[in-house]
This record gives sequence, structure tokens and C-alpha cells, in this order.
Amino acid sequence: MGLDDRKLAVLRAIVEDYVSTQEPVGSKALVERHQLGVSPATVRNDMAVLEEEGYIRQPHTSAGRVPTDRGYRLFVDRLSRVKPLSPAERRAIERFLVGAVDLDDVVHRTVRLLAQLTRQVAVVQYPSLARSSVRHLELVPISTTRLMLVMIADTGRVEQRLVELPAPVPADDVIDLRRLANEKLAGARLSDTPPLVQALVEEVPAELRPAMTTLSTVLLETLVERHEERIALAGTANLTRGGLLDFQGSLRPILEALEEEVVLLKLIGETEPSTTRVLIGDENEFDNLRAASVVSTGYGPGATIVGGLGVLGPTRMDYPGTIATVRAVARYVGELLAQN
Amino acid sequence: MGLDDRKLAVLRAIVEDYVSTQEPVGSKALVERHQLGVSPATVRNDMAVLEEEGYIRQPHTSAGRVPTDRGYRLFVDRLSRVKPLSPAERRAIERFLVGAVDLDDVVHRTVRLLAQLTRQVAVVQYPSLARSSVRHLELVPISTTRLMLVMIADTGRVEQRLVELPAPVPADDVIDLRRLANEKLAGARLSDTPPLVQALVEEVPAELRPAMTTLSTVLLETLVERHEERIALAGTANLTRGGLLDFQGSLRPILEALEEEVVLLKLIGETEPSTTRVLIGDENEFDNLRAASVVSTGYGPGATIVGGLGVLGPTRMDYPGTIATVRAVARYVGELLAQN
DNA sequence: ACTGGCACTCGTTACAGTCGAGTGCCAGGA
DNA sequence: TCCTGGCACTCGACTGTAACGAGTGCCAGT
Repeated sequence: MGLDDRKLAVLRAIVEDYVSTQEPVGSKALVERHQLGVSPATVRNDMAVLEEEGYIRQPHTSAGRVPTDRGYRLFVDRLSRVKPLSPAERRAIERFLVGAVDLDDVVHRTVRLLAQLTRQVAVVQYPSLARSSVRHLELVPISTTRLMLVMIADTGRVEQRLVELPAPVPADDVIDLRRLANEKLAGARLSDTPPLVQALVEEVPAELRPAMTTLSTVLLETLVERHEERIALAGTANLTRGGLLDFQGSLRPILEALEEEVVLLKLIGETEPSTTRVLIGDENEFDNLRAASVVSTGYGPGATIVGGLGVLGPTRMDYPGTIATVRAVARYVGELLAQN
Repeated sequence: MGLDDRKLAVLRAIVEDYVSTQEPVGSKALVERHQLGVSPATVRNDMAVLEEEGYIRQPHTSAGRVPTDRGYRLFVDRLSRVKPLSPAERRAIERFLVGAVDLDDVVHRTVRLLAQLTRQVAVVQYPSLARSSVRHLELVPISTTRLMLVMIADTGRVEQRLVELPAPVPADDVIDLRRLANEKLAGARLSDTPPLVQALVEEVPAELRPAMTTLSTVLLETLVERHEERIALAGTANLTRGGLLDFQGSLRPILEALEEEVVLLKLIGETEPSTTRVLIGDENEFDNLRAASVVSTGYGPGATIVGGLGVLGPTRMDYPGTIATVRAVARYVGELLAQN
């Protein structure tokens, strides 16, 4: 049960070596590459204990040891310090993010940057509507019975939706509708809008009532219930690094999982404020991803969180480096958003 | 040089068998599975000729034959009829596409449908801005020196961009700007706008000149020069079907290519009106995709083409079926767009 | 012009043997 | 008590050999 300092050092050495070489590490190689100050035989005894405790395992007898998910967990929690970023990485981040002209651009640049720096699959959630406020609502007449509803959020997101009106509405009334909607809703958090929208319908003059009812339905549907969340993905080609050793030979389940927005949102979206979350292997709730690890964190202007971002890679991953990069990118993106 | 009917029949049989079994096909198996009315020895002679002409090849001596890219080309051009869709497929298409509420929704549903039906990677280009017309321009004041420019196109696309004004502009002037811009630009094809935008700047009253100049720059940049094209992708997990036999063992180059919008646009965007284009293996201009084939076509409401869609898969692909599906989906999407 | 027959090629599979990295255990020493 | 050197053992990786068989090319015969 008690793991003394040396055993922990052995575990750390195993993780580091395995991550960099991708091959099971044996006792002899270990004492050669690290100054442990003891003989291979001693290390072997320590290894036996570590294995008994479930931190490492042997792929087969007469092979070296490989960390288990539990071993990585211990490593991440207690044996590693977050690596400082290299100046080159800092520069890359800054260079990549200046010159972004709109939210789409910011998100795309971010996700590519993250994929490139970590050499893994990167995922960035667009600022969540639920955590945004309404900046402006616009109603654009398309025909007498059709409106385009455009909502602009303070986070820069713009959502639009076609509205079929139950009856023709004159242009002047559209202007009234817009004014009323903006008066009530501008500045409100999206998550607080449902009651406001309800109230809106009731306060509106009788002749506008039917149109406003339809409008409110669409508003609620689009902004609150429906997909509402968007995700950007990059770096899937990085899954093929490390041959087919990672992910036990088949990318299939991983690729399938990456196509499901719901899955990705669960992975990177449910993050507590300003924590970096690390999910290792089977800690993950999705079977398809039991061979993968996810490092994610929230981002947003200032201290508020408006969305999540992170990377997905093999459990055999450089956790300290990845964590550092994910955090740094999230911080920069937050600053960028704060400027708008 | 001269390939008589039987040699063509042999080629067709080879392609069909190889596509369905994924294994090199020999002369004996061929006469068993198809009514060719001749002996294996005869088939062998025909095969020797086909090989000499470059339509098939042997992976190694004493293996069966496999079609070459050239063989597939001949097959597609002269030996196959487009398969009619099964009723189930028709139903799937209809079911999938009803209920789409906006353009994003249509595109996402389409790309997933296509991936599912063909069991390959599907690519759908959003309606190209260059082929759209301006329906409406909206200017939303964010602050006194910032506007959100929103453009709604007749194809349903909505583009937005933040505009930093050189000097504060009062709200009334914003309304004027909007009116002027809409008067000049509404209804114009996006590709025709540059001269109109130029003219616009010159006609505007002096006090609005600086603001309109900035605005026009952003307009041109956003709508004409910049990325302007969007793409949706689905079904990457299908690349892993057929083990690692397709794509000669590495998905890497394919995944890399799929991350490049430019590449995808070249593949599916440059299609002539109402033609289905088939690119086989090395006919493709990208080295990364020399092991893949692409079937693509244009779509749009009525006879006009506003964008492209298609699928990408191994050269060993069911061309007749895939072509039929791609065409059918494109037609349905066109009808859907025509309704808006 | 087609066919049956035959020798040949060569990848696949199975099996045996060797090699060596790595282990577990134990007895001896600090 | 803890560490170490030594040693026997395991077992996957690799190598070489042999048998197998699918498939071919060619040729002589119809």
C-alpha cells in the first residue's frame, strides 16, 4: 500500500520512458537512463509492488512494464509538474491568434493551433449560447409571411433562423416587433430568456400577437432547446502517429466518437471553472474512447467561462506538456475574447 | 489495342468481383461466378491482354488480378450503368431531409445522409457565396465605433463580420448607411458586387464617406476574397472499413487531405453543371489522395448550381451505386433549396 | 480461336530452433 | 532491514525450412 519515494520515482521514470519510446520499459534500461542510485534487481522488486497495486502491467511475461490507466492517473496527480511552455510555443500561439477577424476565425485558428502544438486531436467548443447574453435581435423580412430572425450574442456568436409567419405582417409591424423584442431581451442571458419571451407575447398589442407567438416559439426552439452548441475539430490525422500501437489497432471507434457532437461536448464542455480536467482511458464514460485520454479546460473573457476546449490523444501522452499547452491556449483565447 | 466484347466482359467481371470481395480475382473463380461461356485458360489469355494494356495488374506473380486506375476508368465510362436506388434508400433520403429548419441543418443532415448511404466519407459544400445573391444587408451598432455587418444571401447563407469604424457614427447615419447599401446591393450576385461597392462609396454623402469606405473594404474582404466557402464533412470512420487494405495501410495522408478546405473545394467544388464527376486514384491532383476516388456533383435549386457535394472512398468502390446515390441526394437537396 | 494439360512461381502457413530481453527469486552483504 | 549480484526461467521475436496451393504462362491439340 505504502509507496515510498523511490517506488514513485520508478513509476515516474516508467511513464516518462514509455511515453517517449513507446516501448515497454525494463528494469535495466530504467537504471541506465535515470539516476535512481540502485540496481536493476531493486527496481524489479519495486516494479513487482507497483504491479501488484495496479499502477503498471506487463503486456506479457518477459516484456518490460507499461503504465496502466491508474498509473497515469497517479503520475498526473502527484508525480508531474506542468511544463513551462517554450518561447517558441508562446510565439506560435501569439502569432496564430492575432489577425482573427471574427468568431469563426478565432475558433478555427484556435483549434488548428492546438492540434499543431500538441500533435493531437483538438476540439474547441464555440462560446455556449447558454452562457451568452443577447446583444441584439434583428428581423429581416424575406417576404410578407417570412422573416429571417438573426440573434447576435455578446460572445460574437450569430444565430439565424427562418420564421414562417401564420399570416402576412406589414413591414411597419416587423419594425415594432423588433423594437419590442430588443427592449425586452437585449442584455439578457440566454438561459434567462424563456420567461422573458413568455412575458413578451403577453405584452404585445393584439394585432401583433399571432406573429409574436410564432416568433417566440422559434426563439425558444432555436436558442434554448435545439443544438445550440457548436464544435470545431482539427488534427484527426494525428491519430495515426505512433503507428497502430496506440488505440489498439483500430481508429474506428475513435473516429466514430469524434463525429458525435454530443460526445465531444460531454468531453470538453462540462468543465468546472478554471480547472484543467484530465480524463484517462477508462475513466472516460464512452466505451469507444476507453483507449484515449482527454485534457480539457474552460475558456472565456476574464474569469467567466463561455466554452470548453481540449485535446484527445492516446493514453500514452505527454501529460505535463499537453496540460500546459491547453491551459496556455485557453488563456490566450480568453484574452482575445475580452478585447471584443 | 482492340478489346473485343468478351475482354470487356472479363474486365467488368474482375472489377465487380474485386469490389465485392476485396481479393485479387483469378481466372478460375471468374468463370465460376460469371457466365462467360469459356474456359479459364481463355480468360487467362484475355487477362494477359488486359494487363498488357494496363487495365489490370497482378499484385505479385501467382496472385489473381486487380483492376488498375485505368481499368476502373474504363469500367466507369463504358461498362457500367448507374444503379437505380432501392426504395429503402429513397425513403431514407426523404425521411432524412424533411424537417430541416435552416441551412446549417440542411447541410449537416445531407452530409450525414450521404456518408451513411454510401458508407464513405461525405463532403458537402455550403452554397457558394460567389453564386449567391444579396438578399439583405444589416448593420447592427455594437458601440459608436463598431458595427456588426450581417449579410443574408438568397441561398440562406448568413455571413457576419465586425467592422471597426474610423470615427464614431451616430445611429441615424447607420440607418442611412444600411438603406444606401441595400438599395445598391440587394439582389445583386455576390460576384458582381465589387464594382457596385466601389460606386457606392462615391455616391454617399460626404459625412458618411469615411464610414462607408471602411464598410466597403470589409464587405469586399469578407464576401469576395476571404474564405467565403464552407464545407461540412462526415463519415471519416468509414475510412477504416476494409481493414487497412484500402489506402495501402495508412490513413494519414487521407486524413490530412480532408483537413484542408482548399483540397476539398477543389475536389467537389469545381464541377461543371449537372455532370457527375468521377476522379479515380491518380487522376486526382493531390498526392495524398492517389489511393482514393472521388465522386462529386453540383447541386442547387432548379437548374442552377450553387455548390458541390460528393463522397471520397477507396478506388475499390462501388461506382455505379455511389454515383446513383450522390446524384439522388444532390437532386433532393436541390428541391429542398428551391422551396425556400 | 478455344481448350486441356503441365510446369513453374511465389505468397502463405506451419513448425522448429535460436536468441535475448526481461523477470522472479534467493542467498549473501552493508 | 534493505539492497545487490547471480541464476534459472519464460516467452515473444526472429530465422530457416518445408509443404501447400492458388494462379499463371505456354503449348500442343482440336
